[in-house]
Amino acid sequence: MLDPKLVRSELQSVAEKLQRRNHELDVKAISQLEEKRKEVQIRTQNLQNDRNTRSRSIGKAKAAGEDIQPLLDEVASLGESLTQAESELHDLQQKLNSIYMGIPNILHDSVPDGRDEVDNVEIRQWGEIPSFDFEPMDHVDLGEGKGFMNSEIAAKITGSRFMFLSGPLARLHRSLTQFMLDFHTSEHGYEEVYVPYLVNTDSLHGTGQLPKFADDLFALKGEHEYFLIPTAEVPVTNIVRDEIIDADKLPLKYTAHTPCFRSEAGSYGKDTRGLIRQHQFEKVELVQLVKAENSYQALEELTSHAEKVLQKLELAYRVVALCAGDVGFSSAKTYDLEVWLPGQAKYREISSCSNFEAFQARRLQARWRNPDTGKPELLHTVNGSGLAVGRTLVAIMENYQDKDGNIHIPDVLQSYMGGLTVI
RNA sequence: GGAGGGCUGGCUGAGCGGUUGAAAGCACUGGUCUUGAAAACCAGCGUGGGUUUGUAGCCCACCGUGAGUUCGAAUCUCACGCCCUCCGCCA
Repeated sequence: MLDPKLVRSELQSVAEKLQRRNHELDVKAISQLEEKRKEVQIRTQNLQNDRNTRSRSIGKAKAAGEDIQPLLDEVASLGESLTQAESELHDLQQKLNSIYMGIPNILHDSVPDGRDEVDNVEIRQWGEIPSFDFEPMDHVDLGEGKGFMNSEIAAKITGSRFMFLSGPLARLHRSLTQFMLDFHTSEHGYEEVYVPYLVNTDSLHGTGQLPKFADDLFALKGEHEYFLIPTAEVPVTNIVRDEIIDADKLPLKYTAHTPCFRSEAGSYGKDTRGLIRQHQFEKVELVQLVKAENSYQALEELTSHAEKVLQKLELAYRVVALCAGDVGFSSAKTYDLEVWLPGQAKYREISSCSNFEAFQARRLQARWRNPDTGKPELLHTVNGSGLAVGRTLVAIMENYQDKDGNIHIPDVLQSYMGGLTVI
C-alpha cells in the first residue's frame, strides 16, 4: 500500500507516476472521498471530544455527591449524532482503504518505460550459450526418454500441470535445493528458516497477494480460511508483520526452501509442456528486510546472490530490468534472471528479484526503531528466487545433455548426487 | 474430539465502570556523580490517525478481533480468533 498521506497530498503526481504502469487512478473519486472523510472525521472527533468531556464531568459530579441528572439530560441528545457520524466515518474509511489496497506500487525512476515483456531491458549477460553438434532435445524428451519424468502419472494422481519425477532425476531435483540452501547460508549470510506452507488471509494481505489476486491462489476448504503459499515470500516476509526490529539486528536476511502452489488461472495455453509452468513447484527464496536507505543496494546484492547460483552451475543467463508495464503489483523495481534453454533456444525466467520499498511493510506494519529519533520507521522488503528449482532442473537437463540423451551432472552437484557424474 | 486457563506498551507484569494511555520493573535516552567505567540517583520514554507549512501545539482512537450494555468500558455481556495446560487420538 502506498502512503495514504502521499496519495492525497500529491494526488496528481501519484496518478501520473502510476500511468507509467498503465494504472489509471480515479483521481476524482479519491479526492471526493477524501474531502468527505476529512469533514466527517473532524465532525466525529469533535463529537467524541464533547462526549468525553461531559462524561468526565458527570464522573466528577457524582464523586462530589452532586445531582447528576441535569448533566445526563444534557448529554442525552449527543449519542445519536455521534453513532451516526462514527458509522459514516467507518464506511468512508473502508471505501478508501479498499481503493488504496488496490493501488500498485510507484515505480522507481530507473525502471525503463514500456508496455510488456517485449520492452524489458537487458542489463548484462553471463556465460556462453552452449553449441551442440546435434539437435538438442528439450527437457521433456530427455526426461521421458530416460523414464525419469512422467506427466501421465502426475495427471492420474492429480491432474494437468503436475509432474512426476523418479530415480536420479528426482534426486537431482532434491540436490539442487540442498545446494542452493547450503550456498546461500554459507556464502551469502542468509539464515535458513522453515515456514508454514499454509497461510492466513492477513499474511496474504500483508505481502499483496490479496485482495487483488485471489484467483492465483489455491484456497483450502474447511474450518480455516487458509491458502497454499504461491511463494515463500508470503510466510517469510510475514515473520516481521507487526514487529518493531532493533536497528542492530538489520539487515535481516532469510532463505527458505518451500513448495509453491499457483492456480495459473488465465495461462491456459501457455507452457503446457513440461516443468516450466506447474501448479506445484519448488523454490529457494531469498528475503531481505532492510532500512530504506539500503534497499536498492540490497536489491543489487540479492540479485547477484541468485546469479551466483547460475554461475556455480555454469548456466548462461542474462539479467533483465522489467519495464514499467511488466513490473508486478507490489514491486517498485524488478530484475528477472533468464537462463538459456537450448530446448527452446531462448532465455526463460528462472528468478525474479524485487524491491518493494515500504509497500509491503506498510501493509505488514513491519518497522525498525531508528535510534537517532527513537521512532519506528517502515522497513523495506526485498526478495527474489534463488532459484526456482524446477526451472533450474530444466536448465541443467537441457544444457548438460549429450548426443545420446544423457544428462551430465554439474561439478558442484556431484557430491549431492553421491558422486554420480552422468544420468 | 473432551476439560480448563489466558490474551494489557519494545519485554515482564499491575489494574474497585469515572482525569487509567494505563502502576511497577526491565530495556532504552539524557543528566548528576567519577580520571574513566560500573553502581547509585534524577529526568524522559507507547502505537496509529486527524488537523496543520510543521518531527510545535491541539484533538481522536487503541489494553487479541468484532459487536453490545452505559452519560462513561482495559474493567460488564456476547460472538469469534489465537496461545497455553491436561485427557484422548496421532506422523
